[in-house]
Amino acid sequence: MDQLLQSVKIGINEKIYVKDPESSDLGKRIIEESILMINTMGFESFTFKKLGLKIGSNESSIYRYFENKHKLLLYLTSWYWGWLEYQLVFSTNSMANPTDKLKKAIEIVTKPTEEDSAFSHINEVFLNRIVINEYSKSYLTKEVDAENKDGYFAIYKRLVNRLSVMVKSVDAEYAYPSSLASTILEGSLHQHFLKDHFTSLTDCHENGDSTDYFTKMVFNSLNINPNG
Amino acid sequence: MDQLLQSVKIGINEKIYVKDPESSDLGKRIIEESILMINTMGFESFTFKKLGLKIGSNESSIYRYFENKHKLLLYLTSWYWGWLEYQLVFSTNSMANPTDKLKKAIEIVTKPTEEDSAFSHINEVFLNRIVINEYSKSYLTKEVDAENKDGYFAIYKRLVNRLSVMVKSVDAEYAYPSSLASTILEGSLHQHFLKDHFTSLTDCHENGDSTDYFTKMVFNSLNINPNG
DNA sequence: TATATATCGATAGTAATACTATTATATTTG
DNA sequence: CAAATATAATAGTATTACTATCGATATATA
Repeated sequence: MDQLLQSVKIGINEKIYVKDPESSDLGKRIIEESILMINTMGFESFTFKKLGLKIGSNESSIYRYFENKHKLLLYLTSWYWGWLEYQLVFSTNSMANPTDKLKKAIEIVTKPTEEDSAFSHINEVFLNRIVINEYSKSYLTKEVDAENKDGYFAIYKRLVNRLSVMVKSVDAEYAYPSSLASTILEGSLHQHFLKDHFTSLTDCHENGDSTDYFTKMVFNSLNINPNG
Repeated sequence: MDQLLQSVKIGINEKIYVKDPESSDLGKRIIEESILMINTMGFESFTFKKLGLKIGSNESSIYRYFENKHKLLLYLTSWYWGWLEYQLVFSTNSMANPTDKLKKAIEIVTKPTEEDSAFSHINEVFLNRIVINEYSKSYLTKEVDAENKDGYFAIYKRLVNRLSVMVKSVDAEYAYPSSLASTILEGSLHQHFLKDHFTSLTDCHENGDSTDYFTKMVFNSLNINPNG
């Protein structure tokens, strides 16, 4: 994941922002610092006023990029899922065996996040923390249906769908490929959260445990075709 | 679940409320109406001012029962988990066979909620909707560790633990009993949410699908001892 | 019955939030 | 250099999430 990604841009639904933050220096600083701030103070305490103060800019200037902080959260999490999707596709693209492919995919989406130097203004490790702690809040709203219609969750849905397709290609008879795919993604975030705050509710304490847990769950659920 | 529960009270951590809402008529109206309001308008739009207006009482009077709306949410969701726990224990208590017991437990926690006439001021169906849409917000906060220390999530943790124990008694060798238990509870809420808002991300569309999905997931993961 | 006490309602007030609007000043670009 | 664009500065608004105080009323107790 290094040189090759240098020129890749994660494509995000243009309705999410007023002005593309990738198009200016201020925009990039908004993204860079908002990740740090939301990670440290949490989404509730985070405000555009505080962000403006931090980046030496003005509250009203930030509103020219994002309508509100909810949209900014949608942008950040969409970016994260797009980035993860890229890694998933990149890593599994060349694999012929469906079982190996699914195994690799589960590994990609459940393992702890590592920094990616290709996007210098984005700290992927912190962004992953934000997704764990705040992603649910982006869709657990009264506006979810309208925003879904507008395609605000398109990348996430595409990612779940890719996993679902991989499940099906291992076992076309399995009755719950989409549920299993969504359980892996959402469940993985949840297990990481439990590891940090409710230790007694999880057995995933070491790096790799989560991957092992979900890999076994999936393959025990499927009738694996030995011919791949 | 009828006559017998008539005198049962769901015990909730006293630190969650200022004054026990079960101890007065106003308290019960606060609980009753807040469930209806949060269900219809969502937790973000819900305020004590609006609730006061609705129940013909005063904002400041509601503050005499709950410090803030976050605490009220903790109360409501704790009540829900306590209620579910009661049903779980009640229904599985007499069962000797661990497999049957676990199967029953999964059914209880994953099936759609039905009204319980034993608690006349609480609409369990709406409360279940609230848990699906808002529960995550009660722990995805910066205060989670402090509140966890104060026992605010005790009932939920006990419920996960009960499930975990049941998993272990079916297969003592299984490496992830707690993760599996927490996945069932959290995953079940998530699948119900997807059914309503992201249809393409789940295969659970009919009543009972969710139960079947999780039951199969669990028993495929366990080495079932035929001697029970 | 008198009195203490708890309960609730009414009103007022505060700091912060989540914006919107306007104008002024840089900076870029043609 | 002029025009267009981007950003900063300032001000202002409605709402939220409270806190504080006071008076009325109901209830318990002596």
